[in-house]
Amino acid sequence: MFKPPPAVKVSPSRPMEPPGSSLFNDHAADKRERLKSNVGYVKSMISRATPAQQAKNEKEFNDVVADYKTLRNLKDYCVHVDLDAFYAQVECLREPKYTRLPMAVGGDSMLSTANYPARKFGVKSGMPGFQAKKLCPQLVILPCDFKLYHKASWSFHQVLSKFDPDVRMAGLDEAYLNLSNFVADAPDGYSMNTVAYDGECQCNRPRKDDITEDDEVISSGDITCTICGMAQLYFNCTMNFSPGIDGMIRMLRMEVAMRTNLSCSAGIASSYYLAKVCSDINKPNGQFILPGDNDALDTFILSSPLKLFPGIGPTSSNSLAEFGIKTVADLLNHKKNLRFMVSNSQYYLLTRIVAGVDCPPDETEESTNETDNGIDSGKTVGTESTFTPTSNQAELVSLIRSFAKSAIESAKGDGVTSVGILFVKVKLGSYDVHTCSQKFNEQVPLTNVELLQNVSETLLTKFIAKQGKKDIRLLGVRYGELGMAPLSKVQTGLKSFLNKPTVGGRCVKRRKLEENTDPVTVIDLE
DNA sequence: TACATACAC
DNA sequence: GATGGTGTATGTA
Repeated sequence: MFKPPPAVKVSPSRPMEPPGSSLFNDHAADKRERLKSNVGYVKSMISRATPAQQAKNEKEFNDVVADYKTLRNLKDYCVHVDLDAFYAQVECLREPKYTRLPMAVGGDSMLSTANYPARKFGVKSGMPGFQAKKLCPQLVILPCDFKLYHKASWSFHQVLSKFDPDVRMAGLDEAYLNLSNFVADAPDGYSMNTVAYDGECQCNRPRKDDITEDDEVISSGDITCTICGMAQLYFNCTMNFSPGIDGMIRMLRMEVAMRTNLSCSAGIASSYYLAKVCSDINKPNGQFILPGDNDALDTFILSSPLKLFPGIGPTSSNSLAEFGIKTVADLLNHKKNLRFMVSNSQYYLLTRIVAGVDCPPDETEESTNETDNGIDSGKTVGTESTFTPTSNQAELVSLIRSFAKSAIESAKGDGVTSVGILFVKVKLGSYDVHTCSQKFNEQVPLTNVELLQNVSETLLTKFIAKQGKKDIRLLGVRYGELGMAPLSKVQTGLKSFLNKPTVGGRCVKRRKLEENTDPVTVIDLE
């Protein structure tokens, strides 16, 4: 294992960025070493590749990309909508003072999200809270309140489903819509009566800055906000939206703003995949349209860094960077060696990125892996938890038994009645992760708590016996090959949320004022 | 089948 | 001083 040489004290003041020797950093360093060594190995392979091989690779790449490009549907309007700094924004509705102060949601060990004032300090989601506090000592960290976020998400979904009844939520704060059929039917555009806000008070949306030259302010005034007690200016106005997709999406975002008091960003493109990339570009409170035009697509894609594309995470991104590949354009310069550098599935992901198309639709549309006997082999459900590292076996056994139990409870909540396989996950103090599993000869009913606990314990003790006495910092239990209760019992009617396909209820073809409709938030803050 | 790695949110 | 939890997909042997 790589160990840095002992630090030498040269100056009385600490250097700004101590590399910090810790098990976590050691683990990260190990990982970097492994990555580099693998890259070195691949480079040596490439140096021995024959020109014929490389020519073949290049042809394959071109053919696959050309093939994928035939799947471009340039006329489609795929839309990705994403609430900005979602948890933080919702917390600001409850406690408006945080709109201007650096604040994050999460815990000391991990932040789920940070508001924009905090981001100015370099605070980011995924960062441990204690590190964020070093960057920004005045940072306020609030605990997650998922009940509240679910309420906000529900309101968000309600607005979106008026624009596309088949809207697909991807988590609480983002959604995909298809507006391909919508845009043409309003030659004069749309208009909407609303109230925009300004002033000290930050409780309400849309904001005055959201008003454009196309809009008309009917009247205005100032009051004291009943929520935060600060000065609030209001502008009764008619917002007018241009007839194309741009206006439609601005209208959608304004409707989200008035119904939830939350800002969101949107990306519009000819594929969902690209729409998702686009929604980040003008975040927060903005939108970006990638025109449905082959040249525009190619230009956009080629200039984009690979790490912006979903599926290219830190590992792939760093690995490719070692080969000198940072953007899609770089990728094209390495066509002939790509096959050596990435796995088969990554290869096809990369070719799809170049082509700018979505995954081909799933053959088994809308279906689970559920078989006739009600076993869903694909899904898993489990519980895991991190604690102060310990090697005390009695403690560990007690923990794994309690996790086995809570995983049962969580499975029950998902309508599971029996399990066919059990996984135990162990993370050592060194951050190395291991899993052990036990497949059962027949389905074990969730009522058999003792058995599932015993098996979990056995897997753990066997693992410890094999590894020797080491500190453990995380344990988890997960069940697979789930036997499901009959669907009618479980289905809580998510599908029934989808409303009628009316285009934005109150959003009508361009015509003048009705009366002022209430801009009241639909999020009930208690 | 059993385990490890990568990724999204 | 200290770096998350849940679930899916995929690679390898």
